[in-house]
Amino acid sequence: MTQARIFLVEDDIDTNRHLASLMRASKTIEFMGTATTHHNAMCFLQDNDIDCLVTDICLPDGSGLDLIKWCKDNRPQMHSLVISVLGDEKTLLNAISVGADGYLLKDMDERRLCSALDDIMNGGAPISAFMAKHILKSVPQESDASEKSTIEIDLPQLTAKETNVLNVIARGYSYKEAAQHLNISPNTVPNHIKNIYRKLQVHSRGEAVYEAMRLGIIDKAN
Amino acid sequence: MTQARIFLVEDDIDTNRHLASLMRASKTIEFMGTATTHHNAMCFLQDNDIDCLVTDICLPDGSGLDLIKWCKDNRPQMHSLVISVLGDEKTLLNAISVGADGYLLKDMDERRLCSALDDIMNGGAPISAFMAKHILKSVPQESDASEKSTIEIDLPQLTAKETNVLNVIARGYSYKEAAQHLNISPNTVPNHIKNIYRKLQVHSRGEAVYEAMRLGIIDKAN
DNA sequence: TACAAAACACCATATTTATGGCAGTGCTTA
DNA sequence: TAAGCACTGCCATAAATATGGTGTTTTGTA
Repeated sequence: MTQARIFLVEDDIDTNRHLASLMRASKTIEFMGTATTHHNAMCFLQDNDIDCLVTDICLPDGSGLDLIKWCKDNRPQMHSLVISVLGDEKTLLNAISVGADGYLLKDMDERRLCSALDDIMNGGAPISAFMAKHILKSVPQESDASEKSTIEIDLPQLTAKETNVLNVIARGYSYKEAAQHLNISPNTVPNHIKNIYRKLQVHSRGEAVYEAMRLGIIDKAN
Repeated sequence: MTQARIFLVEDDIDTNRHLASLMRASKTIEFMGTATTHHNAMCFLQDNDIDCLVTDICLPDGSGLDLIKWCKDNRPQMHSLVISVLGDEKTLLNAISVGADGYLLKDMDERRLCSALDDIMNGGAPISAFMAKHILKSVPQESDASEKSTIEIDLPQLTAKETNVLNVIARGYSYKEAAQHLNISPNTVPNHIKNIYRKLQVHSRGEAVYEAMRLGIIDKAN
């Protein structure tokens, strides 16, 4: 069997070095290179053909999930593995829903990484033990295991208006102020908020803003 | 007059290239190099002597403000200039309070950058016009201009308890639930919240969580 | 065109919040 | 020691929120 060609995307220097050295040392891996940014990773992916992308989620100029999405659309034969410090089920489900084949927390060792990559190249879906628990909790009645490996998750996908409302909420606007700012009736604002809460599965402004920032729906610089 | 030795820290690839090329082309600048991470910047700063640090605030592995703070402590003769996309006064005041000599928004051109650097090397404090307005708004009765260029700003500094409360607020806890979780009386919770709101200058949960995440008081991965 | 989704609007109400004031304890520091 | 701050506790209330319901118009798209 030939070596699996792996490309690593990780912006944390220490983690990057650690993983890169693990990969270089592995006999089953042909280490193709590394990037620390979404931009650089895209540049590489567009020009090179690899077998598996190993990427962090939080990159300085974008999301690793977007890289995976791009690969799923443009390199359907490619596999992908997410490495992340974020151990919550929402991040995990996000990763899976964009097509990630595996999700590992950053504190894994060499044996774990290699076996995970082996799993992936053979069609498996390695998940950190810690994360597996979350999956079981979060995907209860998904009984008809289809042939397709993609798990159907409805991500919280907010509409443009809902995002607008969420942003003014984050700025501390009341219903009335938000309505004025968005040029809609004060009676409509709670409507959008209801939908936002339902989609994000939260029940207060604080939680909504927290989740939204975590998920990248709203961020610091707008 | 000799050239000013400048070191650039900027994680956004495009901005980095743009500024680096401006600096390389400038006759008044001796471009010493560039880093995209806090870690790499520190490595360079520890081993090299420069005249001015030009840094972004948001770096993948830390804050550019920490770099400035380190320089103020260890290289007192050095100057520093912040470049940022964040155009709010809190970020600006944070930068100034750690000792930044100037604060420019990222959309400046060559002339602006060079004159800003000239200003700094001559003891000035260049600020984007847009930011200047914020200063005037935010530092009203600072009348006795001392010889020292450091401006005294009291950053929002939350106590441990307040941070705890803020975190549970972000998770959507009500007063009662928060009290239970923190083992205090439900009557005490609003107390902390009052203080949090005062310190962050906000008036709702949504705004509080937003500000706290922006300021790095609470973040995704805890 | 017809259906689904989004956006809009309104009403009602139990719950929660935001915010004021008042006060005791304990620790740190000038 | 006195001042200051963190933390605690309690009371009160106007305001805002969270959440249910019902219904119309607009918009995108199968």
